[in-house]
Amino acid sequence: MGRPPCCDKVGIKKGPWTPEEDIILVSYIQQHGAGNWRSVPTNTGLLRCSKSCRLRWTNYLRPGIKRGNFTPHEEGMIIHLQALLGNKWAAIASYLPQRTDNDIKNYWNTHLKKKLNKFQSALDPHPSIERKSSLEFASTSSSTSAVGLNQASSTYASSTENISRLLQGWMRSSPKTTNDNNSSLLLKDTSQYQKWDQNTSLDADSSAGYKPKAEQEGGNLISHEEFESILSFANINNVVWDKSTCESTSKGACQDSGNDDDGDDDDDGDDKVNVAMAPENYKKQKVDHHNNNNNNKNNQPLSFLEKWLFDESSSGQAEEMNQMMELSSVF
DNA sequence: AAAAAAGGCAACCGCCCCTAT
DNA sequence: CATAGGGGCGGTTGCCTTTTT
Repeated sequence: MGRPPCCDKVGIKKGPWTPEEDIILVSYIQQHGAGNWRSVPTNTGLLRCSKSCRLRWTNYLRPGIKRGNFTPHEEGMIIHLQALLGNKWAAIASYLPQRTDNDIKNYWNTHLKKKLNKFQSALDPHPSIERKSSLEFASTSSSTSAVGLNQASSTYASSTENISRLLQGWMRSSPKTTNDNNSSLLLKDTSQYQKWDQNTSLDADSSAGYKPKAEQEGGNLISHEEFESILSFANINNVVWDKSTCESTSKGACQDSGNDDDGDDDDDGDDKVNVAMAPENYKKQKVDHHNNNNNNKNNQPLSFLEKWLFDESSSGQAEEMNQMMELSSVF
């Protein structure tokens, strides 16, 4: 029945992380690697719970994290995977290696749910349960629009790059000087710091041009652009059909082009931080998902997709998924 | 211009799983 | 085999920002 909190609450700092704390954490992890979180607060002197350190690292500081706007491609993947897997954010995140489960979860709760609701209400004045609607949303459209799929390869400045810059500045200047000396690098408070970080990312991403807050156009219906952006994922079904057919004949024969859409990353491998469980670890959960998705069992394409998603145990699955996503733009 | 409401997101909490002992 | 503890996950909270009234 659960466990007591991982650490005493007395003397533990909570709330937003400061740049200084980030720097301490990052520099520690750069030296010692991620892992053994329990020892991190002790060794760094951070007044943070080990869990808090881990979360801060995995959700924010970890290299290769893509922040900011979700591309239509990513939206589509999330919608579809959520329809398949339910709220298994870690599993979903494993197919979007540059996104954290927390980010995906937040994006789902704040953006996609609403879009789906709008879509559903536009299609059906008598909305049914959400799962069904999202499944329909993801699978019923025959649109082959691939608007914006290639935008998935846009690059973001990772948070850690920013942190690294902070760190370099910190190292170069006298380590214990006041913030004044580092004022060009260290902002005064966390909110500013975070905003700066985000802006950096957004600037880097501005070429993508996707504005998730298109909802400001008001009205009851989602805009055509939004609509298409989401539907652009719909052709995944076709791709998966191809994939599964291919898999059934010769395993791995579909592996081409070692492309990864923006370097999904190197970093996960060596710092031992897993954003999420590897897909094969979800095999045992497959039963549950099948039970939960009984209402979908007649949907052949989804069943194949599900089967492929869960049964395929090759380690490079996420990359293959990304390749497929790229391929989908061809169709 | 000010206040209220809504939106967005980082972080926390509690439970569960896995592994070392 | 049983147990304790670390790590991971999903749900939720609360603060800050943006939009609306």
